[in-house]
Amino acid sequence: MRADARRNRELIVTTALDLFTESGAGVSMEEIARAAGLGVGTLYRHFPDRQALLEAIALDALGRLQTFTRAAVAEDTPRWQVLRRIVEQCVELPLALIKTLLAATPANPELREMEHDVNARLEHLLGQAQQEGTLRPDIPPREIVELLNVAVCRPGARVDDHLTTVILDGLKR
Amino acid sequence: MRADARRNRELIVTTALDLFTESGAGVSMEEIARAAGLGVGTLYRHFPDRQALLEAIALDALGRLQTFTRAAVAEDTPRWQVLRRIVEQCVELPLALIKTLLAATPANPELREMEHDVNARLEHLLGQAQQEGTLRPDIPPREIVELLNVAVCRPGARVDDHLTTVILDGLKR
Amino acid sequence: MRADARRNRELIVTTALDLFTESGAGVSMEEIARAAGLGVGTLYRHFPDRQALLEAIALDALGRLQTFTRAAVAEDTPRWQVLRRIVEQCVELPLALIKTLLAATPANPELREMEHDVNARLEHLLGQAQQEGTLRPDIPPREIVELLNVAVCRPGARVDDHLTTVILDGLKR
Amino acid sequence: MRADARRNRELIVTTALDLFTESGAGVSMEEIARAAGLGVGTLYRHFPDRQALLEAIALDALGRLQTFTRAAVAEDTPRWQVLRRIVEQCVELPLALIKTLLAATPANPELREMEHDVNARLEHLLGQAQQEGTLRPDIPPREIVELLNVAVCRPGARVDDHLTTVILDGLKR
DNA sequence: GATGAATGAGGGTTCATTCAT
DNA sequence: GATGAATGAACCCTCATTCAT
Repeated sequence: MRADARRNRELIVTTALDLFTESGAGVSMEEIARAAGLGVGTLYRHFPDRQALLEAIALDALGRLQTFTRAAVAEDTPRWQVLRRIVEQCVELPLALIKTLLAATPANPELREMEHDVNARLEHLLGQAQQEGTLRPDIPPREIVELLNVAVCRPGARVDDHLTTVILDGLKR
Repeated sequence: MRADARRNRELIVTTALDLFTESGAGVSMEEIARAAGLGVGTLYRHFPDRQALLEAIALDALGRLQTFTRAAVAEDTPRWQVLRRIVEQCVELPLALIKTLLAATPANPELREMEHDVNARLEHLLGQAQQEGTLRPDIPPREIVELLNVAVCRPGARVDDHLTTVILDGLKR
Repeated sequence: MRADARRNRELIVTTALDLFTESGAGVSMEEIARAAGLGVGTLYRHFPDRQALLEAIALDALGRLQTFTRAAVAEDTPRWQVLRRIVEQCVELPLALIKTLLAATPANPELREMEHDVNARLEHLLGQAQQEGTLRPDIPPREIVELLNVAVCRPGARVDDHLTTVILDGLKR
Repeated sequence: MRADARRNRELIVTTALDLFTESGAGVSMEEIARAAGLGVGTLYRHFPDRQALLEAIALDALGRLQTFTRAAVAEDTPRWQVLRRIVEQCVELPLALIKTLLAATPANPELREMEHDVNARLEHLLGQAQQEGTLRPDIPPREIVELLNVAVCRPGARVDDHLTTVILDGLKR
């Protein structure tokens, strides 16, 4: 039963993430439940209200970003290469949705903490890349993060598509 | 009376555009009417439904983009300079909202037509810039448009902020 | 149109008062609307939420109590007679429901004010009756009010039914 | 195991009675179960539905009233004294809740039977008190019961508070 | 037997849209 | 033409009840 419940919880998060990715974050609780093959009541047993569901989804998706960011920056390879790797992996994530969800959950401290952690690590990485001499040094890391965000927050983005190429070219030294 | 009606129509579009810019495209018809100092009935006299209002707003905003794009590309100045001028002017527009509205009105042929016109002119301009030798030639104009879109569709974007600078630097030859 | 709206507002209050009197204060907004021959939306146009409706009903009913209490105490007749008159008129009112509604609207200052006004006038009246020598003097007016409340807050209470008689007899001097 | 079940049953009734007394009869089945340290399922094993639980609680509380009423009327002391004793004991009971529960279970014959039994015994007692000459004889016992009900069904009632005093004074001979 | 997860009808509320004035 | 009242579908959420474990 515990197993079933956990499976359902994950089913809900996954289903909701998919629906949100497809149709925007406006999808109704009813629709999510139906798509998951569950009753609304079950949704509400797992998540006390819509906000909680949004937070859970954000947590899940942002968690994956955090995980591979941590792994990547911990590697012992040139910083520029790490940067590319992260960009590569980012495009696998529904980053635009994540941003929307983060904007919709301003009061969740855990999310704020994760956001900050990811940003801090990225900025640290970018600082190292600037010292390494591979990254344009005249822009503060914080803004480069925003810039990369823009590069990566598009449907169908890829590391080697033109847009990302231009941005990376504009950053490379 | 005809004049009154036209004035009301414009008042509605302007008011709605402002409200949408401030508070997102979720503002209710009632709120729009109230903010315009009118009754909902009047709003519906001018626009048969919400969709029609969205289209009118999109038309209005996209129209301004189209107007100054046409003017800019018609000028007899170096293409790169024209490009910068357009970017400068774009950031004055609620471009993010325009994109949202365009995505929400996929069935309106007039909007499609304007979108296409603006894009075509921009692409033509970019092609000329590439021939002129001031614009990186290895990316198809169509994608450069998308790239500029990204540069410009941020709250508080400016031609000379870091992000736009990097992108323009990445494009300049 | 203003007339229609006012009529509907009153229709809603009346209908709700009736339904509440019949079936308790748990009747749903939908039921009230249906019983009034209106859509739910109309209810909500007149009363922003259920609480507001409850307050309006309480205001209406308590208002009638206040009106005749004021009139009665202003009369130039023996205080005991005034007291009986008030009791007589009270039993016409859905007092039990009023009490419930007052308990359910603790935050409404207007209701608190009316409640206080009515109680103050009654207590003043009772004080005069005690000085007049017709009312048992060893109980504070405040508690006699409560006592009369009890006498009168029953379905089908009458001034001359046994219960009220006993209470009045117990109070008479 | 049978003992466990009986203990659980009683635990539920007691807990529910407490919760209802504190927070009104609107407490949810889930809350009751949780407060009893049980799962809802267990609650439903003992009581097929909410109604059945209400009836069980009413039975329990009314049972205690019946028990001490029977004991009191069987005593060989002056009837007026018995009457006072009963009133004294009544105020220990959640009488207001009992009335609510009785009103909510109109179809339960056992409850009707107990109600009738208690009333009959009280009325008999009151008849004897009238013959004894200590109780006002001009009101039918049935109505005096109702009157005492009113005296006693208040939060914080006591035999010697003003309200009860007035009522008893009004009844004493 | 006990548990608590799942269910879905029902309640409060909002809002695009219609229509009487 | 303008107004704003009326409408009802749709949304979020709760809770009595059922049922798999």
